[in-house]
Order: sequence, then C-alpha cells, then structure tokens
Amino acid sequence: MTARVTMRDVAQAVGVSPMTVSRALRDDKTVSEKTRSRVRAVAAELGYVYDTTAQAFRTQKSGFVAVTLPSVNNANFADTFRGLSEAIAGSGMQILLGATNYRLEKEEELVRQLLTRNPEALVLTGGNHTDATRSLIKARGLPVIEMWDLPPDPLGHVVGFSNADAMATLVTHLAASGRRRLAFVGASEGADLRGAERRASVVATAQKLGLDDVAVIDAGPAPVSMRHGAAAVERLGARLSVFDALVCVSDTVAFGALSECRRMGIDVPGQLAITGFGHFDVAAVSDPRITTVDVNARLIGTEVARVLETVFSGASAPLEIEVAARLVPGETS
Amino acid sequence: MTARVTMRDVAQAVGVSPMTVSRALRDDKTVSEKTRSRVRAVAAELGYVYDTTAQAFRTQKSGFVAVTLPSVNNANFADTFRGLSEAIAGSGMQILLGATNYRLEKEEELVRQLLTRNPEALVLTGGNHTDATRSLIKARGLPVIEMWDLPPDPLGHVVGFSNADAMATLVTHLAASGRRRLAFVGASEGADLRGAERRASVVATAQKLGLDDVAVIDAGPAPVSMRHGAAAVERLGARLSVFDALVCVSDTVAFGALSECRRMGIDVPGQLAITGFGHFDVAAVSDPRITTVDVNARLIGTEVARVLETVFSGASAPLEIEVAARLVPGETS
DNA sequence: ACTCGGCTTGTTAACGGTAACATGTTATCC
DNA sequence: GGATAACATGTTACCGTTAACAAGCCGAGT
Repeated sequence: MTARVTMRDVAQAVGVSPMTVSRALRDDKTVSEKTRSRVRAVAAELGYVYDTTAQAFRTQKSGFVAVTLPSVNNANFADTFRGLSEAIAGSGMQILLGATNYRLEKEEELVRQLLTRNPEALVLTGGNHTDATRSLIKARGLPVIEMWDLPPDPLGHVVGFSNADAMATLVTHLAASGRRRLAFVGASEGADLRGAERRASVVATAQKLGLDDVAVIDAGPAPVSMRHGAAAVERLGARLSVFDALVCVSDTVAFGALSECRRMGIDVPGQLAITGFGHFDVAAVSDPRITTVDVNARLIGTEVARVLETVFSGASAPLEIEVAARLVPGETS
Repeated sequence: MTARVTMRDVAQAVGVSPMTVSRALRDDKTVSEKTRSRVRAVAAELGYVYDTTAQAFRTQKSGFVAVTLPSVNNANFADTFRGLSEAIAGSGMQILLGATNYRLEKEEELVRQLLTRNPEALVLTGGNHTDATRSLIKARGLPVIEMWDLPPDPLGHVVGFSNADAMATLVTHLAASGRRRLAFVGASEGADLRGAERRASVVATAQKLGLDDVAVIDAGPAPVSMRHGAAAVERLGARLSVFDALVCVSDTVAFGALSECRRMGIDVPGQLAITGFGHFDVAAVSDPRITTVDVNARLIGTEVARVLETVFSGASAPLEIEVAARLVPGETS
C-alpha cells in the first residue's frame, strides 16, 4: 500500500506551493485559470483525494449537520430525512444521522456522540429532551433546530406543527359525522412523545365536545407497527362493538386495524370509523382509503434545510416555522 | 462565546500533561486509577467535549463506515440500515450514510464525497457500479462490502442473496398452482438494477417452464411505490383479464395493485394472483396477505456488521455470505 | 546501598490542510 | 519612466490529539 497522496505531492508535481494547490482545488479566485487547470489535471492523474478531515480540523468547521430521528424505519421520518438531505446537498453540508429509537436517554447518548464530531448545527426531532441533553447543547452554543413539534420552550429554531391541534381537528371531524364512542390506539405510555401528545389531545377534545370518555388501547411499545394495530384489534375482539371509532396514532396502526376488521367481518366505516395519522402511502392506497392527517413530513425536511441556510449565512433571531397539518378525509370515516 | 475547552485546559486544571489526559480519557491502562478519575472529574466539570475530528486527523482513522443505500424511504433498506447501525454501535464506529436514488452516477458522486472523509470501510448496495466508482475504490484499497446482491465480480466482501433465484422460486410456485399468463410489474428500464434482475429472472423462468411469454408492465421510474402499482393496474383496466398472475417487483407495488383490483372488483386470487417481494409489513398484514419473498433485510445489515468486525480485527480473504431468501406464501396466490 | 524492572508521567513532533500575512509580478496611469 | 494598483504565488504557523520515545519514581532482589 503506497502512502496516501497529499497536496504536497500534487504541489511538487506541478511545481507550485501546497497553498496554491489548496486554493486551486477550492476555487479560490486568486489563482490563475492556467494554474488551476494544471493543478486539477495533476491531482486527477495522481489520484489525489481531498482530505475533508484535515480541512475540518484546520478550519474548525466540520461540514456536518447532526440529525437525530426516532427511527429511519418510518415513512414519515424517512421523508423528512430525504427532504432535508436533498435540500441541503447543494450547500456542501453532510448529514450525520442517528436514531433514538424513541428514547430520550438514547437521544442524550447520541447527541453526546455527535457533538464530538463538531457538527455545525444540530437537528432534533421533537421538543422533549433530558436535562443533560439540553445543557450539553446550550453549553456548546451551536445552532439547534427542533422539528416535528412546537415546543413551548424551544432550544433554538423550530420547524413543526401542533400534534394536539391536528388531532383535535380529526376528533372534531369524527364528532361532526356522529361518532361518539372513541378509542385511541397507540403506544404504551412514555416512549413515543408525539404519540402521547396526540393521545392527550384526543381525550381532551372528546371531553370538550361532550363525547363519551375515550378508551385508551395500548398497542405495545413504540414504535407501533401495522402488526401492532392488527393485533390490538384482534385482542379486542367482540369488545370492539363498544366503539364507533378507532383513532390510531399513525397510519400504520390504522392500516393494521383496518385489515384485521376486514378479516373479522366488521364493516368500516359502517360499524366503525378508523383514522390514522401521517398521510403515509398506505393510507392513500388502501381500500377503503384511510382518513388521516397530512403532516407534510417532506416539507418539514426542506424547511429545516432552509432554516439551516439562513443560519449559516449569519442569521440571528430564532425562527419558528409552523408547517400546516391538514385533515385528509378518506373512506374510513 | 468562550473558546472551546481542550485537553490542554483540562491538563492544566488537573496539573498534568495533555498526554496524560489523553490517556486517561481513552482508558489507556498505563494511567493510574487515581489520575484517571481526577481527569474525568475535571473534564466533566469544565464541560470538556472530546474532539473526534482531531483524533481522526491525528490517527488517520476516521471511525466512519460509509454506507450507500438506494433510498432510506424503503422499509427493506431501512431495516438493513437499522440492523447494521445497531450491530455496529458497540464497535465505536459511526455510519456515514448516503442515498443514491437508484442511480449509479449519483452513487459515484456519493462515493467520491464519502471517500474524502476517510472512511475505514465502504458498504455499497448492489454489485453494479460505474467504472469510475470501481477504480476509485480499488485505488483507495479500503475494505468494501457489497450487499443485497451476489455480484459475479465482487469488489471485496459480499453479503447478499440471488434476486434471480428468489424470483425463479416465486414463478415456479405460481406455475405449480396453475398460473400461466404472467405479467411483471416493475420500474422502467435502467434505474433499479435489482428490479431488472428480478424481471429478467421472471421472463427466463416462465420460458423455461413453458408458460406464456411474460408481459412487462412499466409502472414508472424507480423507486416504484404503492401508488405506482395502483396506477399501473388502473391503466391496464379490462386488459388485466389477459393475465392470471401479476408478479410485482416489490410488496409496495403489489399492495397498490391489490388495492386497485379490489376497487375494480377483481377477485384476488380467484381471477388473478398477485405476488410481491421483500416481505414488508404491508404484505403480512393486508387482507388478503400477499405472497412474497422474505429477503431478511435486517439480517443483511447485521451480517454486514459481522463482516466489518472481522475485517477490522485484521481479516484477509474476501468473505461471501449468502443470506437465505425464502418464499412466504400468502393468500394472493 | 545499588541495580534493575515495572509502573506512571512527560516531551517532541507530526497528521494534511489553510488563515494571515509577505512577497513577487504584471498591467495601468499620469 | 516611475509610481501605484491589481493580481498571483509563497511562507509561516497552527488547528487538538496522540505515537514514539524519554525519563522519573518506587519497590524488590542481591
């Protein structure tokens, strides 16, 4: 294995100083066109590969944006990630991704790890963090964006929507079409915080509208999947007839519930309404189509990218961008 | 903004040399227990954050494993990613992720970019790469793993399965249950290479078994989604009756097709069989359950992690690990 | 008491770039 | 023609950490 080719080698081959090579490769306007092209050619010929690590070290700018997501295995978060990656690509920033598995302690560990890489900004999902996470971040003083939520006490910038408001709209829609006996199907207490917010909102809105008390059905630990939704309905069995609407924490759960209802011969929406959350493909394609809430996951990503651009170009005041979440009526309600 | 806290500061506060701090923080056994704990305490007190960039630079080991996936927005690849991340977490390696959007040129650009970060290993999806990508990688001489395929001429290690064999099994299964007029629903030519392999295998196997010539139905550019599957069936309309089986490139497409069939009142599997690929949740939960092929996406990830461990502990010969893909009969065939 | 070896700590230089400043070189103007 | 500006390139030092080697200290063995 031959030693790696550095700028020094390229410089020597061209007959200039390493500094000139550095400038030529970075499109610094002070190098002559002639020199630049010679440097480029020689660099390619020698198989020179730029060392971003060295650059990051010297300039103290890593070129990284650290991002934490609860899970990549979720079409919504994956959409956000994609929107963010694609929109940020042009700026030369690279994403350093970590998954928290819906756990704040894992998030803390992750943030700790990510910070050692000197990211130039930090993007977190949600507005809930351990105290240690919060102080770590504050001490570091780097730009932070919280997304997917509208935290009451944000760490910095925010790009999100109100899970509570979105759910309230959904419950109001159900009430308007005559549903009164709601059950909320979601993850067990604790883990999924946005899910918990949705649950609380369903309970509160139902109360406000004078509906029956909402039954809370535990579909298992977060992240709850299609299988969990199906299993929850299966476990309910005949007791299902007590309800006239299942409000599910996400479209995946709703789809699982819907499929199981079909197997059990329950008429949706005749006997039972089912709603989801997230506007996943499965909700739009399934038969019947599932009533859901479009949270514009991809847009959240691109908006985060826009905030980052603003921040990197030297912005000051924390931005708070609210992304519209809108009801998407389907055939299950 | 106060200047960042470095090892020098910690050293000064403790009254030792930076070297001792370095050793203490890295669990070098040559520091005394007393010194180590003092260093730890002071570091925490001062809010010292280890600088991995500097370490990576000095040691010429980045601690990164570069990974390219066609898309994160695909439950299979997301599973692989998750399996890999979780299995690799203990080794202290961090994943640097990039998405190719199913395009080899994008892969090349990505590899080029990732290499500037000095990854210690490179994990690529599939065995197809541009010539430039291949030579870039070979020149660098770092460990490579190709996954999700069994390339005839691998760059290094391999963890995958034969898309062709898996599809052949599926077609054989259809033939055995009397289906003879197959249509393959997949992405347009060119983009999705594993999809193309599957298509070729369906065509070849049908021929070998003496079935009718397979119709190839273009559902759109990769990645093909549920919506694409539904739209393709909708476009076919009455012409659908020509076939007795739709072999779809993935479960998402199959689910879209299935849903549209239901809307159109087509009896599945009575009039038409539908098969998918990938063993996504949606295939297992939908009613009817979709016949599919389980490719063990998560296992691919964990196996890749195992290969990496082997490589980092100084292995030599290229490993080729074949992951079993198995038929999962459902209710749609 | 003296030597030797093991344990713990310190010193030096370097990893590959680039900011800041210095210097050389060529046009431009009166 | 000489001064001045505009452009092109070079020099120096440093970013934070650690490998390699040097050195101090202490107890055991003779």
